[in-house]
Amino acid sequence: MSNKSFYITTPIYYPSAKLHIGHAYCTTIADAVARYHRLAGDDVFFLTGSDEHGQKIQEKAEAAGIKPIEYTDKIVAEFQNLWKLLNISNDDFLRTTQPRHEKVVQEIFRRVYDKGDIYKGSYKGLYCTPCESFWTELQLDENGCCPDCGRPVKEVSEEAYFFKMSKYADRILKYIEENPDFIQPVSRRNEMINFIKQGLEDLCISRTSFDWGIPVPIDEKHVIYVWFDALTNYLTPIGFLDDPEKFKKFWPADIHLVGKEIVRFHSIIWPCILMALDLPLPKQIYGHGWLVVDGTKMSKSLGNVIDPIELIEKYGPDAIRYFLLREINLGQDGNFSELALVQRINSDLANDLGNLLHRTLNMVGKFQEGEVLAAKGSSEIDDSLIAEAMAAVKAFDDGMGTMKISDAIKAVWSFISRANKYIDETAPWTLAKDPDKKQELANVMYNLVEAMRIVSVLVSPFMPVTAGKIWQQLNLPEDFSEVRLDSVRKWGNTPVGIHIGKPEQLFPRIELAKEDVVQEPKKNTANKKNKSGDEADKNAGDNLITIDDFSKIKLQVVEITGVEPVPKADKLLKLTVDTGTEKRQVVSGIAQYYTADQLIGKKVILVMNLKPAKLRGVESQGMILAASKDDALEVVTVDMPIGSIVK
RNA sequence: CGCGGGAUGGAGCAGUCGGUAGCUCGUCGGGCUCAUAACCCGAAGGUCAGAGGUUCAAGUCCUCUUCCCGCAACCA
Repeated sequence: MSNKSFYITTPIYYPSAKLHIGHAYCTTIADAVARYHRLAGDDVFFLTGSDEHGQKIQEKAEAAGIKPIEYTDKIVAEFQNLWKLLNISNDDFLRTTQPRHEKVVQEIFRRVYDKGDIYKGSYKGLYCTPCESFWTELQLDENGCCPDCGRPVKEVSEEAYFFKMSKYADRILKYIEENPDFIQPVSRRNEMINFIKQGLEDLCISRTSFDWGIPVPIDEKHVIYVWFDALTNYLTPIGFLDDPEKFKKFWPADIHLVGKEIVRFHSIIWPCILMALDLPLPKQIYGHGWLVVDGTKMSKSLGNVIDPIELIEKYGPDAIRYFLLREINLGQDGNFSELALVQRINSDLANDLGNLLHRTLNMVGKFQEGEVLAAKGSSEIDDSLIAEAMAAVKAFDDGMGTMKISDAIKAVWSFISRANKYIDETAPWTLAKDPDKKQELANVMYNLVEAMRIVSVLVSPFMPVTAGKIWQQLNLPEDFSEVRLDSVRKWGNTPVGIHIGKPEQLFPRIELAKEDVVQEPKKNTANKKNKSGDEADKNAGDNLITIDDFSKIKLQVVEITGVEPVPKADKLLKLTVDTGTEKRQVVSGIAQYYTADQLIGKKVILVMNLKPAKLRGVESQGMILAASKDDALEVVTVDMPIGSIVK
């Protein structure tokens, strides 16, 4: 019997730097989907890897004084380490530098060449080295620089091989139009259609300007440029050259999961190459969105690039996976914030799931000496719990099958919520006091354990470690790795008579340290209402404070003696102030209004007894007063001796 | 007219084929005591950015306007 096959890929990441949370996001999605399909009983092949050639790597390696392969070895090892920490279940890891891949690339080049779809020409173009992109004059920005990165381009003319992509423009356009699911989400699909309608040019597929790449088989001076090298990675591990049976099984791929910026390559260039090879096209290209951090884009200059390894060390892989899969809507950009992460851990994982398991096990232990007794008969409440379990399995199935991962998770959690409510409705602690209600109690306990068994299975694509822990604490006999989704499509597969394991907290609540709560950004509300002054007056009546309230605030004149910028923050300044008796450090959001020189020596008013807070990691011991209106701001200065009390 | 994304209760978001505006968190009130200050119930809070149009009916479709965000290489 041969099962349904399912082939999913992530992009192969470029090892010019460490991976950040965005890469982890993409790979986690693919992993959850792969795990789901395995759970459903499909034969799954899940591929990720690294794209190691190119000028940028060559330059980086040279700068580091090592060979390119030594350079990528090191970084790729870090990739693999990250995937291990995140429990990524990829079936293979392809490096484009592997001999098996070089053979494939050269063979593909040869086949397309023999077909007459590759010709030698010369490329005169404007090239942006960091982007590895050629541009036409029209495409450049107003300064004549790279439209992607804004840096200068240089004119390059070199002999190069070209792939006749233009030949396939009509076919790919037709294909996209006839297969609405081919590119997801739809917004990306529309973009692609527009792009093709502007016409496709032939694609330059070789380089002579660097040599870190796979040689063109018919011309050793040339090295194969990214497209034929990188995109073809999807063919290598599934036996394109060496295992026709395997290849037949897994090609075409079910999903190429990619970031939104490379949807174009995957939905236009890649299909054209496949057409030239007379191979079927992948079933779906899914372009996921990007993560922004606390509302702003990740960027080195802002210093907010998030290292997934640090997060995993701090919160564990499952919590990170859960957050990424649950909080962010696939296909759209999503916001990552550590505060939101902690809140999700506390509410969803600790309070709802963890506590449900804990109270369930605790009651089985307390009321029935840890034994799961047979359920006999069922009440209306029981039936409703069971119905919801079955509904959750179905919704989970539907969601995962259509890449609506967040919806699938929500379905599981609404069942978890139902189970918590079930405990409340049945009040087992009351049943336990009444010897006549023993059977009723046994029913409730059985149903709860069964509910947890189902939850364990449903949660496994998202949180494999946690799922295993739940299974283990329930002490279910079956080997968890053998469990399939079918075992959960019917209520009542928990064997009677098992003795539950030791209850342990799945996710301890995380108490927020005060400095972590710093607080959420900033939406520009200033311009919404210009009559804010009126409103303030109007509201004043409702918010009157007493003189006692006011006297709690200690205000004092201090002198600014030092000013430093706060790293990674463009609005903050770190001020050192002299209060007359001590020096204090105050962080103030006035960097856009004052320079250091303007501030030093100024006597300002400081709120002395404000609870210290960390802003951008820098402790602030107080707050200086400033007046602001619209875009203007001025600190309040006085001409009184340092230490004067303001009231 | 550079490209693209967006604007929905305090926050973060969902909203399919137009048909009673939803979810999570937070807040307030109540309940329960098996449990991780948890869990359960209830309530308050929105003229869906604005204007116009199509329609029996618009958050949803059309036109225009305003504002925000990314296109700064860590690019998935």
